[in-house]
Amino acid sequence: MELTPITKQFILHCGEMGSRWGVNRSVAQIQALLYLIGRPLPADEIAETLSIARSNVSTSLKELLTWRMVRVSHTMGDRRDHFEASGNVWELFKLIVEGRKQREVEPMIALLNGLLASPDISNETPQTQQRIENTLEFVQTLTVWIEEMLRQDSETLMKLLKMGAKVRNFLRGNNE
Amino acid sequence: MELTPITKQFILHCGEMGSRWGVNRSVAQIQALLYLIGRPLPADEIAETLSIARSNVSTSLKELLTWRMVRVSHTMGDRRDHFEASGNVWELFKLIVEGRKQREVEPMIALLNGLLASPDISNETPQTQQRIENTLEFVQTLTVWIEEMLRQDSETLMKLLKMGAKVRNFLRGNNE
DNA sequence: TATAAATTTCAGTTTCTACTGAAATTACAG
DNA sequence: CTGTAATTTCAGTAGAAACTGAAATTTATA
Repeated sequence: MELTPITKQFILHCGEMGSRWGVNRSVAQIQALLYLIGRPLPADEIAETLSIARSNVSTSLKELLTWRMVRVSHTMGDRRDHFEASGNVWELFKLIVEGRKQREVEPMIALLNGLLASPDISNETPQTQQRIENTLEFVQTLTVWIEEMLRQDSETLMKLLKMGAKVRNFLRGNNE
Repeated sequence: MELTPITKQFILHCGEMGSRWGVNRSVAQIQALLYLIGRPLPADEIAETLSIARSNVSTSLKELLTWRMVRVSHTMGDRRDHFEASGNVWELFKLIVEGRKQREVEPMIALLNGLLASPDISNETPQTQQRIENTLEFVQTLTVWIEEMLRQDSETLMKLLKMGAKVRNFLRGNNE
C-alpha cells in the first residue's frame, strides 16, 4: 500500500513523538498507521508500507497487543493474522495511561514505600525524609486520580476535561 | 559528598524513570539529587557525587535551567555557581508538564492543523479525515485542560486531584 | 501426516544518543 | 592587565537500543 503525503506525515510525526516519550519508533508508527487506515492489515503489508523488516513488525505488534492497543482479526480465505487499532483517540489514550501507570508509576510507589520502611531512613536528614514522603504522597494522589479517570468512558472523560473551569469554581465555592 | 544507600536508590530510580520518559538519565539524576539534598550544590560536587563528567553536568544543568527546574545561587567567598531545585513536587511536576506541552503537544497541534488545511486533505478517505480531526480535537482539549491545571497553585492542584470523585458527581448532576 | 504458509526468535549489525576529556572561552581577583 | 578559577564547547568514543535477515518454530491445510 502506498501512503499519501498526509498519512505519511502523520505517521512519521507520531513515530517521532513516540521516541520522545520513550516509545519505540516502529511501535508508534505501526499504531499510527492502523489508527489512520482504520481497517485490519496483515503484518506483511504493515512492513511493506512502513519499509521496516517483517520481524520488526512482529515484535512491535506483540508489544502493542500486550498493551491492548491493537487487536487481531481474521478474514475468510486468508490465513494471515490481521491487526487493527481502535479508532477512538480517547480509548487509545486511556490504554496508554493505563500501561504507563502499571509499568512506571506503581514501581515508583513500591520503591518509595520500601525506602520509607527501611531502618536506614532514620539516618537521613528530616528534610530528606520529608521530601521522600511528599514524593510518595504526590505519586499516590496522582495514581488515585488516574484510576478514576480510567474508569470513565470516553464521552464522560471528554466532557470532564472540557468542563475544567466550571469544576474549579465549584471546588472553590465548597472549600475556601 | 557520599550518598547514603537510600538517596542513591532514589536518584538511580529517578534516572531510570527519566530514560523511560525520554529524559536524559544524567539530567534526571541531577534533578533528583538537588531535590533530595535540598541545598545549593556547585557543579563540581554534583559531578563527583554522581560520578559523571563535569562537562556532562554543565550541559545537563543548562537544560534544567531552561526548563526552570533548577536555579542558580551564590554564597559569599565562593566564585562557583551553585544550583538548587524547588522542594515542592507539585511545582516541579507543573514545570515538567509545561515544558512538554510546549515542546511536544503544541507542535503536534501545528502539524494537525497543517494537514487539515492542506488542499490534499480532500483526497483522503472520509474516515481518515475524521480521525485526523478527532485527533486534533483531542489534543486541543488536552491542552486547554493542561493550561488550566498549570494556572493553579500547588495546594489547589492537590486538592483538585484529591477531590476527583466529588467533581465527577457534581458534573453528572449538572449534565445528564 | 506431510508440506506449505505464517510467524517468531535471535545473533549480528547499524544507528543513535549520551558521555568523556581536552581545549577554548569566559569571569573574576589581585 | 595578568593569571587563575570556573565554565562551556566540541570532536571523538562508548554504550544502548533498534533493526535486519536468516534460521527455527508454529500453525494450518490438503
